Amino acid sequence: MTTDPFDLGAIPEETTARSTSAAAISAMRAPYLEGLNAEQREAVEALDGPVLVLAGAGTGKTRVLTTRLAHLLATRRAYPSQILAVTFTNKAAREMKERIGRLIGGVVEGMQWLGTFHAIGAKMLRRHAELAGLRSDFTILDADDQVRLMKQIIQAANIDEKRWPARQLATYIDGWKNRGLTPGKVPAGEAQSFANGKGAELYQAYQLRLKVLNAVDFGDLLLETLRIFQEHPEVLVEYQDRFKYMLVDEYQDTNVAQYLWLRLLAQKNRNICCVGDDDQSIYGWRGAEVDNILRFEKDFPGAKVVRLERNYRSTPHILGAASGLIAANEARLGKTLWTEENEGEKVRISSYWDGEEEARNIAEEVESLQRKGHMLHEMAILVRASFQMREFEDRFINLGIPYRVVGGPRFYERAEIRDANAYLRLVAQPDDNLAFERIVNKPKRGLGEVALQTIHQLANARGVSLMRAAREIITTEELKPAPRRALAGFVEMVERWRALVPGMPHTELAEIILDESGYTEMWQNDKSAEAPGKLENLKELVRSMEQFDDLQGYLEHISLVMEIESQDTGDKVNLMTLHSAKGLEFDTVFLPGWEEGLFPHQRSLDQSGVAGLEEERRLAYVGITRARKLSYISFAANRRIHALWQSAIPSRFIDEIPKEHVEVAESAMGASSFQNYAPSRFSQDFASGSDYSSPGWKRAQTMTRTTSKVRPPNLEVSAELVATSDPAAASYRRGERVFHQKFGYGEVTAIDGNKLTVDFDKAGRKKVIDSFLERV
DNA sequence: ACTGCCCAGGTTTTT
DNA sequence: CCTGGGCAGT
Repeated sequence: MTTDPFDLGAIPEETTARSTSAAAISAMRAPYLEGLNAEQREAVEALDGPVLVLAGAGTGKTRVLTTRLAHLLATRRAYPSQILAVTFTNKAAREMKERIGRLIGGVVEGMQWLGTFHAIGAKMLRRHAELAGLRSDFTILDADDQVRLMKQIIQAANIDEKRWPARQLATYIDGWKNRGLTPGKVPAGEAQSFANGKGAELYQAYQLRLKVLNAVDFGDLLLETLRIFQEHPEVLVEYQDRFKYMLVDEYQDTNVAQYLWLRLLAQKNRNICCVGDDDQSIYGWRGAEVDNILRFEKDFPGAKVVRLERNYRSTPHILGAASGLIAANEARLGKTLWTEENEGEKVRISSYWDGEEEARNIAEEVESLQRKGHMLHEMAILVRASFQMREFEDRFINLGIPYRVVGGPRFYERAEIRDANAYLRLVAQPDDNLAFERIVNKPKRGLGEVALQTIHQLANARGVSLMRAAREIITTEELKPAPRRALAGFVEMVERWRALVPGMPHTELAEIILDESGYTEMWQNDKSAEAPGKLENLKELVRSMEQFDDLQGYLEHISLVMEIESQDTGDKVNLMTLHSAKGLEFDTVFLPGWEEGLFPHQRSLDQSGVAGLEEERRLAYVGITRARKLSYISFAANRRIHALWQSAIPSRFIDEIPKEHVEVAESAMGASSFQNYAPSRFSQDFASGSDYSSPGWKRAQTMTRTTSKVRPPNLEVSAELVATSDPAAASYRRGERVFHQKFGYGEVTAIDGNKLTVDFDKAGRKKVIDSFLERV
């Protein structure tokens, strides 16, 4: 091989042509190809050009994906470092890594570009941070930081936060970012919808704040990278050349920003393989565009489409029920799942008087199955909304059935973990203002509103971080003695810990920090019921840090990974939402709460109409297809939602399941009158083949055409913001008369850089900072 | 600066 | 019903 593999300028065709025969040869004796069915094999071997693999539920998607990667590597089409493989979740990325490792050994190590969209975006953004007006050590904010920041922005703009909650602004901004919209690109109508037209303005202000804080949120990891690609063609070309092959998992879940990102990267080599299932797109409300997968062939003319329809998971009845249901959707590419399994049991449908009866019966069925030898961990209860879980938990606790809640509150999102992380962040990165704010007074140190306000004031005036401002302020008398001492103690502590970083294992340091800061003690003294659990979580946190080399590595990890490995492996019934069940499978699946209003959820219908209904239906499809052998659907005539009782009729989805795959268990259910739904306007649009007129497509088009003309990121603006006060301009002379907010009028008697000694008429001699003074 | 009270709002949540 | 957040009182 004469071509330098790392010469990114190498002509792709050359490499391709040369390795074709090698590919054919190794394919013949490649052990990893054995056992694939014809379609799977086709999907694995179609290496060149755009490929869309439509992988139905349980058709061996992950296997195809990993085998394809192995095949690329084994046939030497590309070096590990030349393959871009993106997933949505860390779990999927991890799993892919493991499985490739098992197939072809250590090469995985070289796959630096296998990861989640966000992890890869972060990696790229760190390499080119300056092009986005950031330093490469920028911090990644999580949802909580994001909202806190927006709250500040809203307050600063003098907008009533009661009427316009930060949470809602966050939803808007996330939505815009998902669609690849920078502040200037927000459609006027939508910008109008928040705070009487201040939406885009606040978005802009938020972005400026982020730049000043040297921070990004999740959306920026993609959006900023995308913008760099669009505004700096040389950077884009570098990556286009580097990535000889691209692989995308769960393509149906990509949003517009991700779609544009992928399309730009794939433009040159066109070796992109997207794997997904339009019928399992359930994250539309998070910005996923089913359209992306539906129009793949239009985007990549000449694309090869492979359908994986042979299902290895479920029985024919379960597949029949699921297929019949999903057939009611108009906006789909269409697949017919089949299996060679034995017929098996029909889907059992039961009706109950109320939610409690439903829970009781399901719990009894769980016990009965267990007596017949079924394992608890092979059973799952999948609910639409998490409030439904309570009834089941109550029941299980009552009967002593071990259960596990999957999903739920994330480890890193818990307050105590976020507090602990804020301490660690502040030690690693003293300029992290959000971390500083979070913990200066936690545990209570007597640093309240006033103290914080003063620190803020100086920080803003100087354009420095809160930590720096605090360090300066304690050498003066700006604060009253008590808070001043408290702040001095705090600053000193953080600096002491910081000095320990190089010489001490980071887990040990973490323990010291939690201990010396008084944080652990705070919870020990807390008498509430949650306190012991919180302390336990803190211990778990320190334990989980062991798997990282150092503090830096740990912090980078947690900013991108919101989960923690749970080693909860006992034989327990699984309880989770339908959303978190995607990608999982169980022998037995219980699907309670199939009532109009709950499932399909009323809000989904209200908000998104037919598109919402179709997404709910896909959710139902995901639910049914989780089951290998047994599937139970049920609904209750009465349900207590919040305080009041509501009666409900069976979900229309129940009627949509073909009768031949169903067995009605309890009585009173044939009465459902939900039979026919007129085809919607939306569906007709789609059926008429006007794919290009879909909103997503139009949006995408305007995006690509116009963003290149966008003015560069707000570098100048943020620079201005940082330098609002020019210290030189404020230099005072001895004897000068000055005014201080707190101390009143006085005369300068001594000058030490920024620090002045002033004889105040009323307050006496004080040491203060120049930025708190005004000339008289 | 902390504690208690009142009021609103409650679908899903990969990073 | 139940939780979380904002505000008023000591």
